[in-house]
Amino acid sequence: MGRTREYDDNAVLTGAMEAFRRKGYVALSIRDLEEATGLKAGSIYNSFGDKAGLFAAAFSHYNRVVLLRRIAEHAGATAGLAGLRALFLSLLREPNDGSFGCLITNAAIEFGGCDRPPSGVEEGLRVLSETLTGRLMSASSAGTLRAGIDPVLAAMRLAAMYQGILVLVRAGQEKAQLERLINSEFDILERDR
Amino acid sequence: MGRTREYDDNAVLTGAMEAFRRKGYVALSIRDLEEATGLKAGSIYNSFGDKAGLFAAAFSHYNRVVLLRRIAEHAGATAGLAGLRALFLSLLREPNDGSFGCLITNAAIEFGGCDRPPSGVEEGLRVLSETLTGRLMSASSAGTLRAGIDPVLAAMRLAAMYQGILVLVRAGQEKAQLERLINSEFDILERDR
DNA sequence: GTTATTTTAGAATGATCGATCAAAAAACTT
DNA sequence: AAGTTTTTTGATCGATCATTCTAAAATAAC
Repeated sequence: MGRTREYDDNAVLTGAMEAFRRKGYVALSIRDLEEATGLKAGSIYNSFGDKAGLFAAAFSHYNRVVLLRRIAEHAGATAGLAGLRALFLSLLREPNDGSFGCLITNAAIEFGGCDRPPSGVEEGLRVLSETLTGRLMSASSAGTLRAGIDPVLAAMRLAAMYQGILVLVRAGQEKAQLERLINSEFDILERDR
Repeated sequence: MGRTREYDDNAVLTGAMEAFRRKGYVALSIRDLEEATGLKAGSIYNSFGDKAGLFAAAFSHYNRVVLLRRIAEHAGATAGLAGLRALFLSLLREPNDGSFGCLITNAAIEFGGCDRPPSGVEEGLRVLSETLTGRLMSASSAGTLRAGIDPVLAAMRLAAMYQGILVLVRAGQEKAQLERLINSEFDILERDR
């Protein structure tokens, strides 16, 4: 064996991920990534192949560390509709006024016009959709979902609203307004108490 | 006076607008814009100052010719909730599988991370929001909005859903699903008949 | 028809892009 | 300790970036 790597995989991927979330793919140069990761260009290419490879790794990191962790933290399998509400509200509590953005939303927009969006987009959307559908169907079974609401349709509505909220946050919309929107939506979904 | 311009302002702005909608701002080069507009680089800089100037002009063109026209066509002041439904459904009928995208959504995402989004984003969102609020308040007054629904909150929900739908279209989501989502949303808003 | 003024066309600018390469540095294997 | 393999570094590559500039083409004004 040869020399061992000096850098911390997690820190490198986190730095690259934050930079990609902030500035997108094309607008972020290798030199930007050097600063964001602490690695030199040579090491980046040695470790990840090319810029696209680092992006794919950072995207997978996002789905694993940001998305899945956020779901686990706020909307675990037993957290019910209140958990989903907390998940949505957490989108408004992102650091730096949410200027990091959501890699799924951002990549869908950036790549959706030409190529097919990167695999991380499809994977992230699937995870989100399955979570929403799962929690809503559980709530429906448990009787905590307001009568007459189809869990599958409600999950689609929440998925669209999730993406839309992230766009509006990125556009600089007032957080207080979005908070009222989220609360009113879940007030509708939750059965009167 | 000197030589008159050969090109058609409308065609140039439409070409640039479509290219920006497709590929975004940074990923679109001046040479791409030469092809999209039919103008040579020199003429572009002579007429619009720089790349940002052409983008601003194309954005204004978008709000005027695409957004406002779409609202007028589908959701005029007297078109009611059915008009809003048609407006949303029209988002799924864009050419090229919607790969053009919405300049408002796309620019909010692309620029939202660093600078403040361009003025066209704020203007477009304001137009959309005012349209939604106006139609919903009219429907509320006319009694065609389901009882118990707050028009202002419903307008915010529709604004978020509008952006979210455009993200999901861009991500390649099935149009049929999104159509069901839109119809179910407006079925909820419209008073039973 | 001549002059003045503007728009064109296309070459050329320096800067920056993603990517490569050769040599130095480091650590495991023997 | 010697040798081998990998990582790191920093210079460097050609390509492409946004932009500028020069000169030709074209039209309005006189």
